[in-house]
Amino acid sequence: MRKADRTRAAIQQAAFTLFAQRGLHGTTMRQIAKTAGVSLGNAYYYFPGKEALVFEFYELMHQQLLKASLDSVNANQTLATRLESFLIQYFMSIEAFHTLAREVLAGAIHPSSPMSPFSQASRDLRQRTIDLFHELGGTDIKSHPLQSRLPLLLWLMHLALTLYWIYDLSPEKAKTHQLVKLSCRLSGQLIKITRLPLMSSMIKQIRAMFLAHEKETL
Amino acid sequence: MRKADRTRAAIQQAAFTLFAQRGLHGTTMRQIAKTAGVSLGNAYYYFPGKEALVFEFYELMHQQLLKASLDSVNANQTLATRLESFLIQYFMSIEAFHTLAREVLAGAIHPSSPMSPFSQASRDLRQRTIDLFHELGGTDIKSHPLQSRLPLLLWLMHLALTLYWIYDLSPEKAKTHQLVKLSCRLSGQLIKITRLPLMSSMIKQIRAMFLAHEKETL
DNA sequence: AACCTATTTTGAACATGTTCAAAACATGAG
DNA sequence: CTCATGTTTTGAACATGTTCAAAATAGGTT
Repeated sequence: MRKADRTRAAIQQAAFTLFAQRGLHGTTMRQIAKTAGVSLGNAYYYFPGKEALVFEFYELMHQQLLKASLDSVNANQTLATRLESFLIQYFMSIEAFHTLAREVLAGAIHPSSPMSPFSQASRDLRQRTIDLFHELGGTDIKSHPLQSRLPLLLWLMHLALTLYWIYDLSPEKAKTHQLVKLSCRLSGQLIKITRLPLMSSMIKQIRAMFLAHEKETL
Repeated sequence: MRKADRTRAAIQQAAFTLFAQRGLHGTTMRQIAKTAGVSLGNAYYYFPGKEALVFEFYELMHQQLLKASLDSVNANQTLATRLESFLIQYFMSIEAFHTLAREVLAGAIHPSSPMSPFSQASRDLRQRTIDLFHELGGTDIKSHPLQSRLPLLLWLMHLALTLYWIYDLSPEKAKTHQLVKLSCRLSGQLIKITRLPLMSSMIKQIRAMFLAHEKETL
């Protein structure tokens, strides 16, 4: 039993190393098996396929990102600045993985991928991230008309910015960082302004959208 | 010279037929070649790879979508209803392709894909679609503080809805249709309300976001 | 120890996207 | 017509993800 664990770990480790060295596409299952000192078929005994390996890497990467980002958010500033410092840290952490993160995240967009932000497989990770935005919201969202839905909206914003990051070719991803800054300020204002009675009709509609989305589809 | 054209057309036709019959993944280059009555290598003489065939299919499909959708927008109602009838038609046209459209559009999200909505290869198609939203805007956007940027925003909304559609598993894609209806009304109201002086600070920030994005990156 | 069963490992085989050198073909010049 | 040159076509070969039946191994039972 211990042997099996060691074999599995060796394969996983080999995969992670090679992913970091040569990227996702650049790494073949044969390379992984050889590096792990194991036969090709054996890799498939422990992992259903290459994608499973990528998924585990994705989970690890994402957890690291969240942890690193969270560290930078203990000061009790405004919601906008909390958001901003979180996202800046988030994207800096991603940057550490260079092109690999781009490859992983790009693959994650595909609906059939278990890494898809909307997939069942990544549900835990997703929920934890959304919860994180809940904490980040602090007291600012407590009395807001959209209440419990705000974290999901903030999560969607973070998703949109990540999508922008994937495509961003500007040096140092300057555009993404600029956009992060502006988005955070804007969302801070939006959250304030949507409290006004003037906005109640729109709030009602946004709530209707959530209700439509949340409807069960058995 | 004529022969070459006919061969190319035969390969393309075979590909389109098979795509429709068995989907993208279900179709192999060997099947395409065999159906076209041509050798495997020959298909690669005319098309750089399978993706090129998919791209041509994507272009055709998208043009059909836009044409069909456009037909349904000649009545001079409000912006919201114009938007809605356009999008309803758009998604109904997509539905005609069943799972194939889902496969194509899902693949199109990938940054490395020439079909990516942000890629250079699909620039023409993208610009034409954005222009279409410009027309759709009609007089409602002429005097708006965001002016020429509104079509792009509407295009982004349509993109977001398409993304939602890809993941939507509700019967008849009911959720997407519900969301389309609500989104159109909401954006109509948003466009009205953003004219108020109260909103000028936020408009300024949105403009700043556009400027950051449009900055050249040589 | 001998044996049995379940787990682990292997290597060959397959399907498919892609490449390429050689063969077949077409076309215009002499 | 014959040849030379450029175009088109072919089929074999390759790389890689994946599957699978058989072999090897481990762990417990008698």
